[in-house]
Amino acid sequence: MARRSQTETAVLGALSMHPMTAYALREAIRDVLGHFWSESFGQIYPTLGALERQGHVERREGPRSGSSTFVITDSGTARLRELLNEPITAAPPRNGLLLRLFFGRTLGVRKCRELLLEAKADAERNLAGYEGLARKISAEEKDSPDLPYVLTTISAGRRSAENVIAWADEALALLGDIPADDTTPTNGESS
Amino acid sequence: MARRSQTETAVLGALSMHPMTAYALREAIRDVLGHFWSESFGQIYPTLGALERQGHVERREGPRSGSSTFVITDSGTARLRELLNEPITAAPPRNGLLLRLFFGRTLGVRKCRELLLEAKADAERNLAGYEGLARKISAEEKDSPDLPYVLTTISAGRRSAENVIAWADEALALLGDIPADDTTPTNGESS
DNA sequence: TTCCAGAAATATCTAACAGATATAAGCGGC
DNA sequence: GCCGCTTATATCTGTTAGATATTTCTGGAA
Repeated sequence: MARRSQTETAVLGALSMHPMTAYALREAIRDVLGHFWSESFGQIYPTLGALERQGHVERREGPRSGSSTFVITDSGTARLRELLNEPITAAPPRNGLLLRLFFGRTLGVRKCRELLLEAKADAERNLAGYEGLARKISAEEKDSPDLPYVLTTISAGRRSAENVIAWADEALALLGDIPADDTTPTNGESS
Repeated sequence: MARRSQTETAVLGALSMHPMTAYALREAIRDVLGHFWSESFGQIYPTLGALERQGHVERREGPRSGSSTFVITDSGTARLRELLNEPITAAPPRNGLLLRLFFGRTLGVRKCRELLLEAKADAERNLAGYEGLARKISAEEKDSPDLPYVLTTISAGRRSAENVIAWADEALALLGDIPADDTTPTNGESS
């Protein structure tokens, strides 16, 4: 079944903000959509080629020799609207932390606690980032009609980070009773 | 860089619970780890072959002709411990809902609200599932040393579902001010 | 001014992976 | 004895991440 490339949606979406080179596109996707989306060069180049062939984007002289800036066309905008309306294809879950915790008895309590503390610290860093970002965007784009939409995505990130912090504390408490069983953990050889 | 196959970890982990056929393995991963992990047949068969060649699993007579049951070996258990100790490779984010909301002005407020309501309903279904699962596992595995570990993963799912519900409400409120503008997707492209 | 380091930029290749699909054996009901 | 279902094995294709090769441009040191 279709298994439509979601890359197309992200690329057209980014170009709908303003024209860019492929390189800048990658940067924009990483910096702006990075909280909930990612694309690799390996996808971006072929996708831009296909979109050009279909007339959804046009290639213009880039900022230097051999460089191209891509501009979205009217048909590209229509195509974007079409793609955004397609049903969401859920990404299959792949959470390495939970996989390790599930087999925590094999991994050892100590290492589990370590992983949880790391995850919590990461989430705290992210949380600070989201809070700063929300303030910055709210000020800079005060009158943009895009603002409320962007704020919903930032809020998702912020809440998710808060959630991880609270969960990590609960998980640490759940593992609190388990004795630090020296038989299980740390096989010296790996890493 | 290594780009270690995470499939190996999940397969060995599942087999560490008890011997299974490849088919049952897929079922087990879907039903037991399904909240945070997924594997496809396309990965499971080649991985089992490779693990057999390395002596980490052994192939036994299966429940019927041509069928094989796989058993984890001692070296397989050691390998699992090694893999669990490797650093977590984070899955690149790919959230189709947030991608659509980010470009919400192009998609239209109405559709955004629809998507949010769907997401909330999904989360409510999931939440009920997690709560039931936590009760069931707590009772059935009351004395299992694995229980606290499993409970941390279920709690992650439950909290995540609760989080989506609260976020969806906030997002709907954020979009509340925007007029329903049926013609919304103005391709004026001014932006 | 030339040289060099590093950033910007373009492009390609491989391994990992999801999902679809082909096939067949056993099993119950009718 | 046929049909449909589940169990089971296996493979193929399109999607994707990430590594890497290469070139052009820019700023600073010699």
